[in-house]
Amino acid sequence: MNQLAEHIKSIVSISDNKLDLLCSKFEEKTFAKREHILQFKYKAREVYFILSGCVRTYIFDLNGVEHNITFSMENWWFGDLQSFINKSPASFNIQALEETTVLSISRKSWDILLNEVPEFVVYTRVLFRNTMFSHENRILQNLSYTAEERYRYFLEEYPNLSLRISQKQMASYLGITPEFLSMLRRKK
Amino acid sequence: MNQLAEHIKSIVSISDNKLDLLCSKFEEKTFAKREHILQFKYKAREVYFILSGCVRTYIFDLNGVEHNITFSMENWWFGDLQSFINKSPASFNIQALEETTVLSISRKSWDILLNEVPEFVVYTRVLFRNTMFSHENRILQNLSYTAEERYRYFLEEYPNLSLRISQKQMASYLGITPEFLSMLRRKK
DNA sequence: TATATTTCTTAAACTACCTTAATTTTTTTG
DNA sequence: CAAAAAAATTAAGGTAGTTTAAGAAATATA
Repeated sequence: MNQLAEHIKSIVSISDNKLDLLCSKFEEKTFAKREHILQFKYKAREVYFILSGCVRTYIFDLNGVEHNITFSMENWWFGDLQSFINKSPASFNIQALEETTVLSISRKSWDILLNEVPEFVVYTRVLFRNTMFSHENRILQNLSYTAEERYRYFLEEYPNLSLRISQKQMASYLGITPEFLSMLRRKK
Repeated sequence: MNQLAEHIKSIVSISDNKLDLLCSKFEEKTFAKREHILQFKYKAREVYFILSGCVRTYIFDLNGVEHNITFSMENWWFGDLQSFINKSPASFNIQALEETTVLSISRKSWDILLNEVPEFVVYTRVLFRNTMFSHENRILQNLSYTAEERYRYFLEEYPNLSLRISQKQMASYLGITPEFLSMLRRKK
């Protein structure tokens, strides 16, 4: 039984038959370190579940500066859902930070599963909700805390992630410059 | 036909019978200006659709400072979904900024509708998705833009809202002090 | 209508975080 | 394994936004 099946079963109860049908709609793909999985303005034709590796989702602001929106790793979903669902051009870039193996699903298969597997509807509803909640927490944090507090919180909340990504990437997520992050780290 | 029915019909196609069943689960309530609709740490037993008025959703940070997460007005939903769905203590406070009339729905009725009215499942999925997208945009803005840029954007994006709320409330949403907002406004 | 309360403005001193630029360390690639 | 490229560090000077405090304007309440 694969990782995706395990993940689904941890959220909804579902028969093994349906789980097999569900998993058959996914395709395994591997991306090289630094490879782009999605580029800004292209349509997101797939969303992904990570089997191994780590990716970042980022944007360019009006001054051409990159900002990391989120990192994703093993057993997390990622993709530009807005683009995938609305068939609109992507707002995000997504890049592999390590060699990354995923299970991908196309929009067509996604719709089939939503129509034919009620458990998938429940599963994705939970996924969306969790994403929403983590976004709420992030907004709240950006409003409430200083860069240093956000840095300390990041270390606590994502201890393994903070060992895998570069400080440059972490700084971009925290909304500060790498130089300032370096200074914060020296302090203690 | 009421505003909620209109709103639902603008998102999913649904028979008038089902729409009547759906609307029968809601209860109309009115809150006075400044009245609290939900308090931090209490359970959110309802979520709300606004018929008239305006509310703010806010938190206190560790230093006891208030931060507005969002404003809601006519034909918008609000509530602490995290608390409502997970039956956990609320993270948010919600307060009426004007006299506000809402349609409220209890968790029990919510579950009944999800089970009995497939169109309600679709409708709420769209609502959640839109909330998620607007959260993404907010995170992105906080990372990318200066206070002044965020202020200008707010005026453009929510022109009527910016006339209805006080500058103090707007500053709290933008993540700056009222004094600094006042200074930005003088500049032009 | 008067009084109390809250909001808004202004300004000066202060701080968190940025910019630039040079140096060192680490990682990647041929 | 050497050369090149990318990431991390350090430090000096700068700026966006805060703090404090006081007065003016607007709003709420008796």
